[in-house]
Amino acid sequence: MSESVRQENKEKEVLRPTVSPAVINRLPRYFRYLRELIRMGKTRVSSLELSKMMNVTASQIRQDLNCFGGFGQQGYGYNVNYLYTKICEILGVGIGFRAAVIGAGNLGSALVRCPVFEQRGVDVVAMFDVDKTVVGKKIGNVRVYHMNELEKRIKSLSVDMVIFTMPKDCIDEIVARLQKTSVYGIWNFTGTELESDSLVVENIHIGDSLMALCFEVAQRMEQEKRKNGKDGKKPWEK
Amino acid sequence: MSESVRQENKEKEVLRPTVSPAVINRLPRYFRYLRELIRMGKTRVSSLELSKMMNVTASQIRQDLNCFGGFGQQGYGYNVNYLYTKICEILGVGIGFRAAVIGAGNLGSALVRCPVFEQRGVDVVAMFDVDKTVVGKKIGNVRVYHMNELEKRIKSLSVDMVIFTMPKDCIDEIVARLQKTSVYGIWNFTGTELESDSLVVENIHIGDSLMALCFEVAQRMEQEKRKNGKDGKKPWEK
DNA sequence: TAGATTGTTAATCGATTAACAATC
DNA sequence: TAGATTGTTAATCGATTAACAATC
Repeated sequence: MSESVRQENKEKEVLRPTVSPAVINRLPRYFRYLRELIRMGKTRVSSLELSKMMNVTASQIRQDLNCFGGFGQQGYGYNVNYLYTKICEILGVGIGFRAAVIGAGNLGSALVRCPVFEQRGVDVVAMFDVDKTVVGKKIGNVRVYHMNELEKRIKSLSVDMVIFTMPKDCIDEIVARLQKTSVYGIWNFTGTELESDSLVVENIHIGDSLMALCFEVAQRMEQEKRKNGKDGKKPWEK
Repeated sequence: MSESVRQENKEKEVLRPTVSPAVINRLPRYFRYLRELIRMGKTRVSSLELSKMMNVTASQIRQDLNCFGGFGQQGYGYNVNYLYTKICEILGVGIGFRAAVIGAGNLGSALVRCPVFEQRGVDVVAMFDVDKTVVGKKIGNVRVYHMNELEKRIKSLSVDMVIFTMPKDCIDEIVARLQKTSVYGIWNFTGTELESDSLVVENIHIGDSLMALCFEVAQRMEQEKRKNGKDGKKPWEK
């Protein structure tokens, strides 16, 4: 039973206050790959095996997982189901988070139909907009309410997090209103860098990702051009 | 004229082979904030001013920009328009990249209507699918072609990059086909970690971002719970 | 027990920040 | 010229990797 005692001690560390952002951003990847292992019927995995699947070092995997406690066993590795359960706990998958989309335009409407919420254990329970042509309607399975019902509906529907897809200029006002509600987090698609002391914010910058790709593509094109120069020599070799 | 000579020398460094990923990912942010400055009618900005706008250190800004050459002037700062032009050059905004969306399902259809492409200087010139009910139609302004025309249309339309929104199981086959074309880059929305030696890949993992938010929200909830415990003491103070 | 593989410490690497000489 | 602010080097910080003792 010394193992279970050790594991209990370790699990208290789930409460530890500080986990580095780099580790946090990798947690969902572990979630995905563990689900894949389960689908494959694997019951056991070593950090080395997993590292090859995920294209990272085994050291990093052990280091990352140990931020949250000792989930493995020397000489054996990790039990896939147990580890998956722990990762789900850490990520709050079992909590049944409830989300609302603010803004029922193109982006909001596309997002709300997106399988990502179901896949990751989040329920979208409401949408909000000011446009009277959509208020009262359903998009996907989700009812659209008028923005002036925001606080009321957040309360009655127990909303934990909101998704920002409305125009930029409403951000400040809406954040101020949310601070007085039960909402803890914002998933921000408005294309701004939003920061808040009272609320957790995750900013999505899809355009920045596209541009990073453009940069790399432009570089490759340059390289190619140089390689195919008349004498086949790179400029700095001339 | 010593300034222009210096600047010419520096600008050769745009060809330098290695820029760290951290810097690359920040370039689009400079692009955004410079556009904002132009919109505001500012003609001049110091690294300190910009650092306050962007919520980063002035040191980092100077360091980042210097990877590509000396765009500023001691005692003056940076000329907004000049810097913007340079950043656009680096990111290939002027190149007029041409993109095609592979997969005309929900995600592909939503993406193609998305203003992000126009905003960042990318033209979407084609979509591809195997579903005969969409082939031949237009989504947004973009014609959908059958997948068996992939190579042919990529060639005739001079496609530089593709956007993956089709199901995961087609990835390998399509990557193999793309390697024989003019396509340099893949913007990958399939939810997998795609890597390729021959093609530049930018993976988008929207679900991972949502889960990172969930983690932080779960942590906040825990904190709250502890704070509101009967005796107001945190567990480790008991 | 011997072999395997973790948990964890120490070493390395890279990225960020601070400092300041160069110079506009 | 004096003041301002860059470009750049050096110092710090944090994250990754290597190594190995602990232990299943």
